[in-house]
Amino acid sequence: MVATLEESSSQAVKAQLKLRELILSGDLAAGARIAELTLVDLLGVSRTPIRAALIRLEQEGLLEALPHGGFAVRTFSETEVSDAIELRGTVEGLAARLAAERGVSPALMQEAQDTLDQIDTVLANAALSDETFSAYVALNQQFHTLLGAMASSRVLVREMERVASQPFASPSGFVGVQFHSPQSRDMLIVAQHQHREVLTAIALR
Amino acid sequence: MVATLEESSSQAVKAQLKLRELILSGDLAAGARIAELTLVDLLGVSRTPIRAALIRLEQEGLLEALPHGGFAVRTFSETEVSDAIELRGTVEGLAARLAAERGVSPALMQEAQDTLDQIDTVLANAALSDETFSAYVALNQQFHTLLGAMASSRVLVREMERVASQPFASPSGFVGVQFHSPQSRDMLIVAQHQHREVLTAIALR
DNA sequence: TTTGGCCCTGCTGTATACAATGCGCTGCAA
DNA sequence: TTGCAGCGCATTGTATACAGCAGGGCCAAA
Repeated sequence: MVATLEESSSQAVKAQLKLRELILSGDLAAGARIAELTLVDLLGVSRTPIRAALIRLEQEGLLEALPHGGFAVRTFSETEVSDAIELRGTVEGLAARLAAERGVSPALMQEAQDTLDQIDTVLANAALSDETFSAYVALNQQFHTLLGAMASSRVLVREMERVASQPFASPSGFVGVQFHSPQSRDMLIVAQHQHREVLTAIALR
Repeated sequence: MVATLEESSSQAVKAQLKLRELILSGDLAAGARIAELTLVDLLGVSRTPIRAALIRLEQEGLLEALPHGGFAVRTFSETEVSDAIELRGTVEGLAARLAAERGVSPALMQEAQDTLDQIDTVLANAALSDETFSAYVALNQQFHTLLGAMASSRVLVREMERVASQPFASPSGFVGVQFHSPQSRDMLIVAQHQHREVLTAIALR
């Protein structure tokens, strides 16, 4: 895994990270109710930080609160996934517009360009292996972070993080979407194309 | 007050509602750190549901987590407020587009039209009193809810709620913006104009 | 055999006790 | 007078104990 789980952090944050990992990796079945005591055994911390993590993940949209208490792993219909992708694109677009209006330092622009170049390299592969896909995810996230920095807006950064955390980018594929399939690669290429356009638009203001 | 604080609900939800009220009304100074024990006295519940409420409000964006523990009422610079407004408009725009693409039942369209008509009536007053402003806020919220319903997208509804909960619509005015001033009324009229355009666009698809 | 009711178990929500950490204050010394 | 060191307080983070409720299973009666 990428993040090697900071030792110094609080139990609640550790629990949140581990839980998110469990959800996104599919180790927790989608739609299944989550018993807190199970997580006590799984994560080795008491219920209190676990509850904090559950609440945060519910607000993030990875879990949903059940009517009579407790949480379940949220399931996503295809239209919901599609909506989330549209939403991400839209928020990104706003960030780009703000960045364009406010101007971006050349260093930041260069960094973004480099990131996109690296993504191009990754996507040059015909088939996406697990490693290349992971690399793509990391680079993509980096680009989004840069976009937030370019917009220089805490509000937008927050929102982009939230929107991007919706689990449609999960390699395990929640709703039957095969992320290793050629179609998904095409989708990524389209997204990359849009990124290029966004960046040039920012450069031209 | 509008919501008369359901007796039946959980302590955590009650605490969240009361806390939000305290923040938005300005009873808790912006930027001030919030001690949990203070809230125990204020709200009459133990720390556990209070902590849950604090976490949720932090995710909502009304509070910010302090580096070494605890929370503070979040402050907003003018650009942040402006960004939040832009963001809300953008997300609304996406909802409108989705609604247009997917089609909207005539009943829903009519309801939205009625809501906008009522807002027009409210804004017809030259100066905005507290009551008319409250009425505007309520109607505006109703319109947004309808917009979410028209988009028929849980994802968008969630996001619109989140974005709208950012405290730039607070009557008490956080960052020196005078919401009773003629300028703010002009802003509202502009927003209303955009709402009209959005709705006709949906009607025309 | 089926159905109704009761009990029991497991879970969440809440409260509280305990631990650890950061901050401020006070007092002493240079 | 000023700077530093040490300590005490306050506050958060964590663990655990307790209560209430919902759901399921089992037994008995029709």
